[in-house]
Order: sequence, then structure tokens, then C-alpha cells
Amino acid sequence: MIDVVKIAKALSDPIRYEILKFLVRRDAEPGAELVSNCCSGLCNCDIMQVFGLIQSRVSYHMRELVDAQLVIEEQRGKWKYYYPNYQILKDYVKQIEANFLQR
Amino acid sequence: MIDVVKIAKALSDPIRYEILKFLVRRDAEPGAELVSNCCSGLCNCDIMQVFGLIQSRVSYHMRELVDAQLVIEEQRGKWKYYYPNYQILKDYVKQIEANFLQR
DNA sequence: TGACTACATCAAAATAGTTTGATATGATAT
DNA sequence: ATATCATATCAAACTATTTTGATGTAGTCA
Repeated sequence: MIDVVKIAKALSDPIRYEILKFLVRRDAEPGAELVSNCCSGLCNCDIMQVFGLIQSRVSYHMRELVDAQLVIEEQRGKWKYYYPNYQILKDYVKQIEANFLQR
Repeated sequence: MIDVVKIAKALSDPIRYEILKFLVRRDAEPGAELVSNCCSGLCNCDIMQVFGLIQSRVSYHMRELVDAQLVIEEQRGKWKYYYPNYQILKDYVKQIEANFLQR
């Protein structure tokens, strides 16, 4: 079962929320211009560049998102490629609805 | 517009999450046995009793829930009566879906 | 091999959130 | 009015989270 409080905590940081939104937007627009030329997907260095954050800060927040299972990571050579975990997001919504909106 | 990150933060504390679940459950079962005899609704003192928390702690968490608009409070004499704000909960789910699950 | 790149990890500092006990406020009842 | 009850607020202590700079690790490429 999902840990709904842990997911809420992961979503409760504005930077993480924006990063996740960005991952989803980029995932939905596969033809969009690549942010950097470091790799074909979306990696740490892209997020650094887009949000103007230093490397260890991005690394920290991505680990939080991965730990909450909101984001799946995939190693590609020396890069980490991130993509949204839609199943967990769906489960989160379902759980919120089940706990608070069942009438 | 709702502040989705603020709502997530309010939901990210396990005590607040349980209190909100409790408010919803109690709201859905109007015939359920009253927890205390202090008032006809659900007040601070009920939550203290049910969760075994001291007064200032309950007061703090209820204020967080009210600030996030997840809970509406109503003064009744010397008591505060709390009930869930379903509209905000619905808006929160909608926003999560719009930001992350639109395909 | 060595130089370089991407990312992880660590410890320290900074910031934010939570808990507690004490005190304050405001309503009710006598 | 006073006494009592429910809740708010405050300051201090405590705990958790975030940020930073430094260093470590592992992959890549010449």
C-alpha cells in the first residue's frame, strides 16, 4: 500500500512540486526542445539548469521524490534519467478520495 | 485559486491526516455515538480525548488545517466546531490531476 | 592510463515545523 | 461579580528538513 502522508510530504516542497510538474510536462511533450545536450532524456543537469539550482540540492530533492516513489530513476551511462510515476500519483489521488471524499 | 503545496504540507503530518480522516468519518456517520458530552458537534476537546493529545497541540494542528482551508471552524458558544471542507479537498484532487495526470 | 563529467554523500549551518507548559482571552453559568 | 470551561497564544525546547560547500565514486572519452 502507498504511504499517503509520505507522498504528501514529498509534494509539500515548492521546488519538488515544480520539478515534478516539469517532468510531467516534458514527458507529455516528447517533441519539445531538449533543455540541455547532455543526454536524450531529463537528467539532474537539466533540472539544475532549468531551476538554477546547485547540483547537491537537485540531487537531494530528486532523491526525496524517488524515495516517495513519485519519480522513477533510470541509470543511463553516467546520467540519471527521471520520469514521473503515474501509477503512484493515481494511487495517491484514489487514497485521498477514499479517505476524504467518499459519500 | 487553491494553494496546492500548502494543502500538501497540511496533509503531510500524520496527526493532522488522522484528525481530518476522523472528521470526515464522523461527518459521514451523523448517528455515531458522540465522543464527549461537551457539545453536539466535534470540538477541540473531542479531538484531545480521541487522540490523547494535550490542548495546545490540538489547537496548533487544527489551526494548521484551518489555515490550509481543509477544515472549516464554527464558533458555538465557547466551543469551536470543526468540519471538513470538501470543496477544497475536491479542488486539491483536481489540481493534482491537472498537474500530473493529464494525458 | 589520466582528465573529465554526472551524480552521491557527508557534515555543518541555516531554516522550518512541532511539542510543551504557562499564561491569556472570551464565553458561560452561578 | 466570580468561578469555570474551552480555546488561543506565547516562548522555549526539541526535532526535522533544507541548503551549502567539500569530497567521493563511477562512468566516459581521449
